[in-house]
Amino acid sequence: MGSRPTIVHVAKEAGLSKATVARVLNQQTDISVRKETRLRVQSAAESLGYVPNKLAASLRSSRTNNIAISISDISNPFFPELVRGAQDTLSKRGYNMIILNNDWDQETEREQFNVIKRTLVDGVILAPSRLDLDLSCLGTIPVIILGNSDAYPSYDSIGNNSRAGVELAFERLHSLKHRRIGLVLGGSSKLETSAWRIQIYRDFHQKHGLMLDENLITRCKFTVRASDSFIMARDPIKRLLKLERRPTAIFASNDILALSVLQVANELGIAVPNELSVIGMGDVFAASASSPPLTTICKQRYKLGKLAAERLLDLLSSPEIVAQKAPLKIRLACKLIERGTTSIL
Amino acid sequence: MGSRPTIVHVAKEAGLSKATVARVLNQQTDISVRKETRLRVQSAAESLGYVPNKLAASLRSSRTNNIAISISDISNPFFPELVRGAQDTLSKRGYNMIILNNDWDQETEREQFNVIKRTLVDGVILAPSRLDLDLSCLGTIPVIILGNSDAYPSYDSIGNNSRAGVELAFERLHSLKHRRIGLVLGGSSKLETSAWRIQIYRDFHQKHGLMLDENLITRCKFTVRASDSFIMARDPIKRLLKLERRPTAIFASNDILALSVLQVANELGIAVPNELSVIGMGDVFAASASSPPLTTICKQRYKLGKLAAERLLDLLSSPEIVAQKAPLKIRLACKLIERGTTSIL
DNA sequence: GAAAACAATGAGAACGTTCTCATAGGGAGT
DNA sequence: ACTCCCTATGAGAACGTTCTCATTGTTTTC
Repeated sequence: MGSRPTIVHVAKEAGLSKATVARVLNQQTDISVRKETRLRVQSAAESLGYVPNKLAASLRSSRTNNIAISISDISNPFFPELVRGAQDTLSKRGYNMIILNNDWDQETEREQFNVIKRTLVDGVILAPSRLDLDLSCLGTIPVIILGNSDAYPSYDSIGNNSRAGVELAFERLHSLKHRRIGLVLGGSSKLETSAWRIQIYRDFHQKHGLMLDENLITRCKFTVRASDSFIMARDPIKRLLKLERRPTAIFASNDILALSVLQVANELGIAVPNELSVIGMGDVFAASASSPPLTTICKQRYKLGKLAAERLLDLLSSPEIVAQKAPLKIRLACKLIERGTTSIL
Repeated sequence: MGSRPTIVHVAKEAGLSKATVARVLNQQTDISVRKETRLRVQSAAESLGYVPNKLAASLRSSRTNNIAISISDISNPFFPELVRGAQDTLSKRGYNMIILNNDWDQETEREQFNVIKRTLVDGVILAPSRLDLDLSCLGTIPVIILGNSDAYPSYDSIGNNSRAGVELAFERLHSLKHRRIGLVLGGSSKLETSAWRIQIYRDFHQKHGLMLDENLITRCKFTVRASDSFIMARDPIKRLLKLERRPTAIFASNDILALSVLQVANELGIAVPNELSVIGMGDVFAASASSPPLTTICKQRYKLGKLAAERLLDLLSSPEIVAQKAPLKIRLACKLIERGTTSIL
């Protein structure tokens, strides 16, 4: 009884068929309908308070205007802005977004692929929890991969050029005359083997003819919750800063760890940046709010999400054309944001 | 041709009708179906790789298993954890979540209400952008209001007891012998008129027989982007800290502002906590990562989302029962997290 | 002036489920 | 043996759209 009006009600009210009503309401520009008819439909819809049922439309047209984004954890400071970037782009074009958190867990992720298939999204933005995922089960749904790995060669992928970013950090510290540079890494996540960071670290030493001291490489547990990781990093960092020949500078592979360095240094009475320079990576909000504010390698999160969404929209609007080309690989440049934790030695 | 198998394909494969297949696949416990039949259906579904079409199911049953959450901005540090709390609860029960950002903009919010109606969500968790919204357009969709206002008396609402939290901060500073306490407020958001905070500030002074110095009340612009607010707060805070009789303690109405205080103090060479105690509010991640770590009034964000989701699920599973009761009003207690920015005078 | 083209609308199938009601089969009660 | 009931299954409508094709009326073309 109290159920909402459907397109047939509108049709009846306007004295037209539902086909015509649909034509008017979907604003198909290429279809001809008399101006007067158009108005009649519009006023009928208005007066009945008609709201189209998206489910029925999607079922028939097999376009849902939903896209799914699968990430590790929305409460990880890296993701909200990324999500926002994607969402702003998508909602402008009438798409809704469903966020799926996988917590770096493969089981969860697999379950989500099922959700994706059941729920019939038009496209997927995927930050893979690991590098060896089988995406074939997603069938023909367009997928954009987030990240900088080459593990999914046949898919479009968009990420930050983290390699170049890490090099940038080392080079900057070198140009500030630092020769004894600590490396703080977060491990345990399947995705970030951190092997490649160590490789860059080695290459950097070799390139500049520096002696590499393995004691300066510090590994920290890195878990799902940022605040936990922050705490757990304290002990290994404390060890690093208590070495008898402690580093004059530290590069941490993410801002959480870099902030942990800052805090430990503060407690040990080591003045930053005068006695210790620190560079983080990511440029999360907390980085700009520390005292002194953290120098960091900025990953473009908002833009990352935006580009992924734009690419997905392209794929959706013209699947054939885009499919012919080679997969898109975008690596956004990382920038050095020099704030207050770096100074010349 | 390549389209996915439907329930009729499964039925044909199993030599049964789609009704029976549906019975098996929906695990209705109260319905009788022979064990052998059940197995036949399951193996048929398995071998065809059948995935149910949620759209069709939703259309027929008018249950979508989607719920919408309307918030101001997912990239505001307050929200990700809240969303996560809700999401964890909902996904456990098979619900997906659609996040809508309104950017404190009424126009956007109104558009989103349309999205909600079109998309036929089962329920809504709503953090209203203002206190005078007309929610009647959402019809009979169950709605949970987030926040601590009494503006929506007929709806369930769940929020933090911010008033008590603010009092807690003042009382703590008082017990630490501070008598000259600055108040840093973030304005401009329609929701947070901050009038009530000033009232509490006045009441506090009166209660303890303290002289109230209007110069100690500082208003900062507070905008959509946390990082912008952080920067914009610097000038007013600097003025506050440069008063000839500057406060010995500061309470800021959110952590972003409190961190800004920390940073400005650091630049001015004011030692925290020895020369200045600071208490923030919110307990965002950045609060624990500052140096020294910020003492703050903790708002329970994860639990807030969790409770909202649980209540919504209750409403959905037994609408009649719950509807009879008076609207639920939950105010979560705020806790004082004493870290490194407070000390006795 | 008849045929052809076009513009505007209508009729009704289709999408893939759920759900209601009907029906077939078999055992229990009398 | 007849009715009754219960269990297991089937037939088909319904959900509210979109989309294809048909139809009507009007204009253009030769």
